[in-house]
Amino acid sequence: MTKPPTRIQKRNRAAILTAGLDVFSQYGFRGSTLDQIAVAAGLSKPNLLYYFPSKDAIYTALLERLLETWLAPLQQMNADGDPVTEILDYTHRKLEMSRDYPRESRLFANEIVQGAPHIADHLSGELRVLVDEKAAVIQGWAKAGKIADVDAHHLIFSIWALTQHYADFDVQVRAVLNTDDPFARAGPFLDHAVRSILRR
Amino acid sequence: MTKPPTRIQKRNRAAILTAGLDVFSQYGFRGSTLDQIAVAAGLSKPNLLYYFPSKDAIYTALLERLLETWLAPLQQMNADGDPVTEILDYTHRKLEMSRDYPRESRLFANEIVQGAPHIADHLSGELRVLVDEKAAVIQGWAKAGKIADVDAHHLIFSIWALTQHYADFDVQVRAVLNTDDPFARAGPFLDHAVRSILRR
DNA sequence: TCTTTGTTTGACCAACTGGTCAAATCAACG
DNA sequence: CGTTGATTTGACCAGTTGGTCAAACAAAGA
Repeated sequence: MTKPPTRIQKRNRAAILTAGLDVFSQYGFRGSTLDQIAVAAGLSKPNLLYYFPSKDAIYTALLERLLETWLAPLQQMNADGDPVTEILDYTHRKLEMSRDYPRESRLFANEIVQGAPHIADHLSGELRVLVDEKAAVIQGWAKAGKIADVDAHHLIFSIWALTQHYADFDVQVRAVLNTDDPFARAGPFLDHAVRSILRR
Repeated sequence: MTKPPTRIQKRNRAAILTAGLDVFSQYGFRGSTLDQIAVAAGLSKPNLLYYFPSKDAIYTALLERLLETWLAPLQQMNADGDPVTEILDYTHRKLEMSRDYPRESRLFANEIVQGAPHIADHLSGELRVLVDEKAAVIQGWAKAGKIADVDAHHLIFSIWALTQHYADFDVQVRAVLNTDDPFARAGPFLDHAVRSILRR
């Protein structure tokens, strides 16, 4: 039987995960060091390793905890709702996540661009199952003529691409736009874009 | 006066850049080692540093050489052509680059996700100038009623996002689709998507 | 051929890396 | 208070890192 975490354990584990998110999302797994994370968490390196057995453990703990958060918006998509509304709402939720959780987005981006060595199983497992399920729903809407006859999988990819771009390529977007709030115009644009794609 | 490169210099410099592209695009700058690159190039590590003064020099040489290739498709967009055709052709060229040069795409993705520390100047310089120029052209088309009244900058971003997604997130796309050629269906889908967005 | 210039390498270095460990310190509870 | 278990740390380690350097080796022209 495992003992319940103490007050200090809760606080420090949380601090480490927050620090890990900061560092890993900026430098990727191999580019990040335990020292960086320790400093960001306000702990010594050996103390870090008292709470997590290894660098890898911090990283995978982060990734797996985030995977739920990441899949939630798609899970909310309701087969019984109005097709266009459901897909647009999903798009908005994803864009909100890019705005409110850019570090999480970049953590995944880093991981996947580099070949997803730590979460390959999750991609062809949980993720694939969920996407297939929702793609079937969308395909149903398309066959019923409620939206344009688009490839549902690629529609989902396109929503990912369009929304996550604003978090993952934030530096580029800001460099080109010279705006302090790129999301202001992104929202209406994406609304128009997705609406257009779905229009029969 | 600088001397012209010898035959051996040409061969080895090219080998190093190819090897660097392989390694850097997979692991990012900090995640890559000179040993990895040396092995991939078929040279010893000191020999590598005979041709390039540092790891950083190899990386930035790669990035700057690639920047031209990367901007070329957008430069080709012709203000005097048919708006829809020009934008669709641009989309196709970008998707082709994702298919034919995925390592280059991932190299940039890695760099930009991690905050573009090596090419920040290029982003707010050359890139921004080019994008502003082409955005003005697109804005002109929109004002003239030749395409839908979309935000030109975000239209360009969306084309980047949609096309580069297939190179940068290749692992994820393949894991979900279970296809050996994700680009087969991506082409028609993107055609429909961009065409829809532009439709008045 | 000899010489000059270009090329390659083994040995080496200091800094940094993830990780260990015993000892010191602290918190909580009876 | 005293004791027990949780927490923290300094010192340390072996492996890796980017980079140096002198010496060995090849190429090419005179």
